[in-house]
Amino acid sequence: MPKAKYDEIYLDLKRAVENGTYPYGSLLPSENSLITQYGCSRNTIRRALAGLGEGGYVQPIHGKGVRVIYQPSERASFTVGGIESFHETARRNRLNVVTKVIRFEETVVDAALARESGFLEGEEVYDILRVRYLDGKPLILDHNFFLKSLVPGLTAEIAAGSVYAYIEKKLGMQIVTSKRTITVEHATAEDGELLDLGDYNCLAVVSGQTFNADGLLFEYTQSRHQPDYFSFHDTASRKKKELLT
Amino acid sequence: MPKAKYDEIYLDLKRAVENGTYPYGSLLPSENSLITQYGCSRNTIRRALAGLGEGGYVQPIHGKGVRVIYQPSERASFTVGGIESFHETARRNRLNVVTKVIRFEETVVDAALARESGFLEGEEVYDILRVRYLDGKPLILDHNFFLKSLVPGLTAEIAAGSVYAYIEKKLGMQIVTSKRTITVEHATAEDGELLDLGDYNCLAVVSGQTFNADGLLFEYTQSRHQPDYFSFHDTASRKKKELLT
DNA sequence: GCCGATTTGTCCGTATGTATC
DNA sequence: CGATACATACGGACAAATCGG
Repeated sequence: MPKAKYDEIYLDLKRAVENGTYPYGSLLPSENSLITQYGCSRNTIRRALAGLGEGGYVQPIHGKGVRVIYQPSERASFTVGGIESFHETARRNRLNVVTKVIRFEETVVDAALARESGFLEGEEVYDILRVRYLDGKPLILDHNFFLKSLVPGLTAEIAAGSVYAYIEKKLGMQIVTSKRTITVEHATAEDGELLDLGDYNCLAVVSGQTFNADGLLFEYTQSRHQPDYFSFHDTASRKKKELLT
Repeated sequence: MPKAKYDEIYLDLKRAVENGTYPYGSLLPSENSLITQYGCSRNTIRRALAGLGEGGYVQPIHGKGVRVIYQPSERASFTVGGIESFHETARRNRLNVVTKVIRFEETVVDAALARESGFLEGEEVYDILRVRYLDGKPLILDHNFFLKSLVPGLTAEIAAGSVYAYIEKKLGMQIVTSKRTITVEHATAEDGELLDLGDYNCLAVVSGQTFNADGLLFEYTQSRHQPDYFSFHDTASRKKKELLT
């Protein structure tokens, strides 16, 4: 539920772009038009437009207008973009999901994990290993570390459902920033035992940190994906800055 | 050369965060402090801070301050984040680079390529296949399609160097928005012949479109990376919006 | 090539709301 | 409760790029 005016305008324009009201290659109405349409200030319009730009929907052209660069074919596929939980992603793709908890332990961050995760050595964490089944096939191996001080009361039962739902609904903690690194790695023996890799000898690995509304790191996760069910989308834009060499 | 005030402030703060002046976990000076420090308006400061937030350097906390969530270890590795050309990336990682042009043709977009690339069927394009050698090893297979109408005069010689440098310096066209999708695919026979894949039977594939300053699509590229030399970083933040299920 | 209208880009000042402490 | 800090919104001003006459 967006309460901010710029967010409502953003969602409205986004919908209009997605449903083809403003087709690919066309220009949006000028900022002045939008100001009168929505009855707000220029800053508010510009903020909404900035959101569309970040999402790869439009690109502003100085002195000319704001061009739509969104092509409707861009849906489909199993996406891991933005911040969303595994269950959100699965639901969006209409997949039947089962989670099996392989390991659920409480442990202490050692030097190696500290370097990898960003946690401090000696902090107490939950160490959870889970396999995700999509439509019956074991396709994702999730290895999560949650900080006990920020995510207290975790159990194996919760881990079998949605930890994020527990964090946001039960603990009332908001998930705000997520940093991820994507790599491709050799499949380990463990990967081969737990996942249905087919004839792949490697998989897509998403490693990432998650920060709450206080800007505190509370999770480090490594997610290992069977390649067929992995796809990641990204949009980047370059300001003026430096030229190429 | 940043001429915008908010960009200078952004770069200044970014440097300060990177070199530890504002360490991980600490709060930046308040917006009011920064206003007096830099002698500018609140909007300008907020714009600079927004840039830091997008880049994953900081996270604002309502009523409290702006927390630094950048950890210095985050450089390293061969990154493909942001918009930068292959040569930029290689130079940043201090790698010796050689490009070998396998194929350089002029062709016309057919139905299949149109669906995949976003070009219109019938448009004329350059079809370029290149192998990138890093420190002597063939590690990346680039398949580019450049629109002839927007990138005229390409030659195999230019393709052996930096096409982007040609585009920006010679043609004076600016590269602005880039959309990419990352997947992991089985290695093809061609991959095996042209690249040094070791015992990997798959590779990281980056497919993407590039738009110029007019918001026009001028390039579609598929870049196939030997896994050892591929890593992609991303930072995402969630506004308020919807809760998780 | 110039001029003027339109459009986006930058910047400033101010006011009010809301969260934290 | 008051002080501080970030969030939203409005208004105005001028610069810079585009385009048509």
